Amino acid sequence: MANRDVGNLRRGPWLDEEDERLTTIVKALGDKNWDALANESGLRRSGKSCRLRWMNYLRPNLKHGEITYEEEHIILNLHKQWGNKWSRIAKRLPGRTDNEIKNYWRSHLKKKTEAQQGTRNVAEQDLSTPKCHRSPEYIIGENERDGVFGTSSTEAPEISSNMSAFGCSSPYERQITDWMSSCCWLLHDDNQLQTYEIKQHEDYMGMYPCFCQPESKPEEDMMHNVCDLWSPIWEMG
DNA sequence: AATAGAGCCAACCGCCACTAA
DNA sequence: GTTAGTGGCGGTTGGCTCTAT
Repeated sequence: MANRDVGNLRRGPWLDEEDERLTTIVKALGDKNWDALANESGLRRSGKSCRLRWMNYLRPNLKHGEITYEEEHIILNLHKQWGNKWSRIAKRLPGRTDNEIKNYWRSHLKKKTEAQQGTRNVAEQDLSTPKCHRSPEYIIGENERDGVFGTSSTEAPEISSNMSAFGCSSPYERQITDWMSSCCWLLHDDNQLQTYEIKQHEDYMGMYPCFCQPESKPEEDMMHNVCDLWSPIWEMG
């Protein structure tokens, strides 16, 4: 415990002067040992408060703008897999803080997903069953699978009961298609149901999803957006 | 123009895990 | 093994802003 008069500590919104002082002291001493840093700074703030201010507002390379469409879909996807693991989700969104994502979820996405949950079953009944395209390119080794999904039960996503609807047999394909079905559901937002296929991509463990009709070729920029959206999942493990 | 309610977000709180002594 | 100090995380709160009436 730092030897400070807790009752004398300032609380509430930070002033510009305090921000400047904190920034200066962090640049000088580094962003460790926050209690000592708070003492050294002369700020009447707790180390914890200093750390929070730095992490959520002052830290370099933070994004302060609106959450983008792609970021929103990453949040939706990862929250579906991990639940309220905000810091973990934030690690997949460079420049965003766990607090920001948490607030965004509560104010923008929670109601939306709850509403979608109610209509999901109805919408899924209207989805034409996508084909699971098989080719030698989809055959990957055990190590590669582990690299994508992880091998522990905590890392692996739930396997849904509707896997047979996709005509896939291997566990790897089942997991892929299960995630894909989740993504299809997310796309219901603008009332444009889309099917998908899985294609080879050298940057993403040999595979990536395409939001397109299975037999059509997606636009190049669409492919990039999809890769960005799914990159956190490819990096899991 | 005034007011109430809703929404948003920065900041705080309490708990837990980790580490060093 | 125990304890104190610290950092990190998720939940909650309070105040400000916006919108509808």
